[in-house]
Amino acid sequence: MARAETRTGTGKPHTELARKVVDYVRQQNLQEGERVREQPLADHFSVSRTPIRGALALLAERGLLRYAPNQGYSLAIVPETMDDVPVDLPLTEEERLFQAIIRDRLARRLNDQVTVTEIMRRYDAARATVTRVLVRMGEDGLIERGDGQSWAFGPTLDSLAAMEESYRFRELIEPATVLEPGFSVDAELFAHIRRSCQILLESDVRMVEARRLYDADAAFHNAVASCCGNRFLAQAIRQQTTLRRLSENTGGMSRHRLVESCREHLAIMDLMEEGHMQQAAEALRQHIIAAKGQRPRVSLRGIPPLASKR
Amino acid sequence: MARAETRTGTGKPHTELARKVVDYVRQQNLQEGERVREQPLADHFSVSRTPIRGALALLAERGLLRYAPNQGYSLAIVPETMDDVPVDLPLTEEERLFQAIIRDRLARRLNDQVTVTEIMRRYDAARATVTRVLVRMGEDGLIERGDGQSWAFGPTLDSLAAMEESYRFRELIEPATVLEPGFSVDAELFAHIRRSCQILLESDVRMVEARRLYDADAAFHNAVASCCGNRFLAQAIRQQTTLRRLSENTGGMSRHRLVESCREHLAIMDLMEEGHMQQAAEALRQHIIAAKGQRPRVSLRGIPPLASKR
DNA sequence: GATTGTATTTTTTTCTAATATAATACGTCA
DNA sequence: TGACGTATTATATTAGAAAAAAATACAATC
Repeated sequence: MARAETRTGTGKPHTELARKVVDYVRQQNLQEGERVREQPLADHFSVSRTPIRGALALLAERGLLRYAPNQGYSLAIVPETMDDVPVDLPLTEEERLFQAIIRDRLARRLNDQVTVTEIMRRYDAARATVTRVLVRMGEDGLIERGDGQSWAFGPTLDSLAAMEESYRFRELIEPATVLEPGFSVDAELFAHIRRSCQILLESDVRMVEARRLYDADAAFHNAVASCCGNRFLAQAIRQQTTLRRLSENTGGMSRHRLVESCREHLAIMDLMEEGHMQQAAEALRQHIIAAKGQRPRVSLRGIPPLASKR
Repeated sequence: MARAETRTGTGKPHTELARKVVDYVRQQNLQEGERVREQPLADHFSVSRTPIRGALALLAERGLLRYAPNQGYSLAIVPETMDDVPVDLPLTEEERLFQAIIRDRLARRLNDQVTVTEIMRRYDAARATVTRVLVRMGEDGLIERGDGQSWAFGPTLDSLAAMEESYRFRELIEPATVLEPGFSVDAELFAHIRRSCQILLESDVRMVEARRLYDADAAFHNAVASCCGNRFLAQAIRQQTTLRRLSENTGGMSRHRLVESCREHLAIMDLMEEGHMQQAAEALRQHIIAAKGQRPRVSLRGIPPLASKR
């Protein structure tokens, strides 16, 4: 049979980095006109200046940054407008495939086990791209390489029932984090989170991009994870956060709930900073339970399971 | 500069599978002369018969199996002798590299960030092998691909201090497993574990291969994980077990403690099967705490930190 | 009728050179 | 002097053909 080894993967490698740069710059709360220096960015992403320059050039093209010869880049727009521009950054081929696979798996359109070639054909992607995506999914614990030439989806994306278990798991570990002996508040980090929370609360909920609301939530939970002295607890929490980001693309939280969340985040951070750990832990537990209760229960009935292959 | 792209990776691909087959056959408690069929093995590993035949042929060469034309393979030796033979199976190049990297990282002979080429040169391995190993480590959460061309070690292998945190993490999640609503004992699985425990207890401790003792321990903890209804809890526990296997190669448990462990495993399984979940959970907690206490505290003093690169 | 043996097809891996990307070093401008 | 600009070097990725391995199909044997 003929080969379908086409489509050479990524659409400009700097795109990915550019997206990260935008996030980073946003966090810095720069004002219009302020300079964006190369080396600090390079350091932050542990990367050389070369790819950073690529990313910055891309952002300048998009009108986010202004460029002056021998002076480098500076912020061209007011930070508030930022939300609109970065969406123009095209998804890399890799990202596209990643999301497509997750979507199809959640909808039961993909079997428990898949092969690289199968994916290649189904999504018309290059072999290398597919491999890369599967490997990345492996890192996130979504899929595992089987013994032969098959890759087996982990339980994670099996069903929305998994969500229930995810919440139970978090209910167990997140409050425990706060009570760990090594737990200590990272004031600077908390200040950041606080600021984004407040910005969100001040703006009109219906105008805010859904992703931004979600990011704020994720940032909070990851921040708590970072503060705990136990790296395994932290890692487990982060994994859950990532997972949530992936699956809630499908049927997300209600905006109202996410805003409510922000308020709770602020309250919990207050408790932590005042040293009331026991209370903070309990509040965190309630926070997670509340999220579970509010989660819209999307049914998968109606989506036919994929006919088994053999 | 000249290239060092030599050493073409794996030494016979069936070796890995052969090892697994040995483990599987051992679990089956076959007697000398009993037939070892191909298709069931293939099904168990979700693989076609082709690689299974390769593995079996290898084991026949090693004298573990007997081969008769048109009748296939059968067990050639008494199960007790099995421990001695499989060690002859050479490690794949990949395995060798995997362990070498872990060893060196634990001993602080590798920086936080490494590049593929760096590893290639240091260990005289082929580029493809290195990539494969790093990817595998990524799946186990040991390393992450950085933004540029560097790979960054996660906190996991940072130090033996991580072990402390690992125990705390397990102390938190393993007992919780037992109390999950979905928890239900897998009788068949437990029977297996029981059997291996008893075999170990009956034999002379000093004669048993260290790895076998460790495997028994791992099997127990993984079994408990499988019985709980929560896949994330289960996944977290398994990850810890894997991690333990990797790092305790360096400074393992005392044999005495591992044997003691076996007794506790049996007791805990009793409690579970009798439905005394609360007690089982507590016993499990104590079991983990005991292990923590007994762990030999190997110091890393004396091993010089690697001079920083730049 | 279930298992093993063998042939065929499909898929994955390996190898090589070429190309693309990233790191580094050093020069130049405010 | 600290930032950006540019050239050079090192490293990683790609692509396409050959080789290896695995999956599949079916024949042969007990």
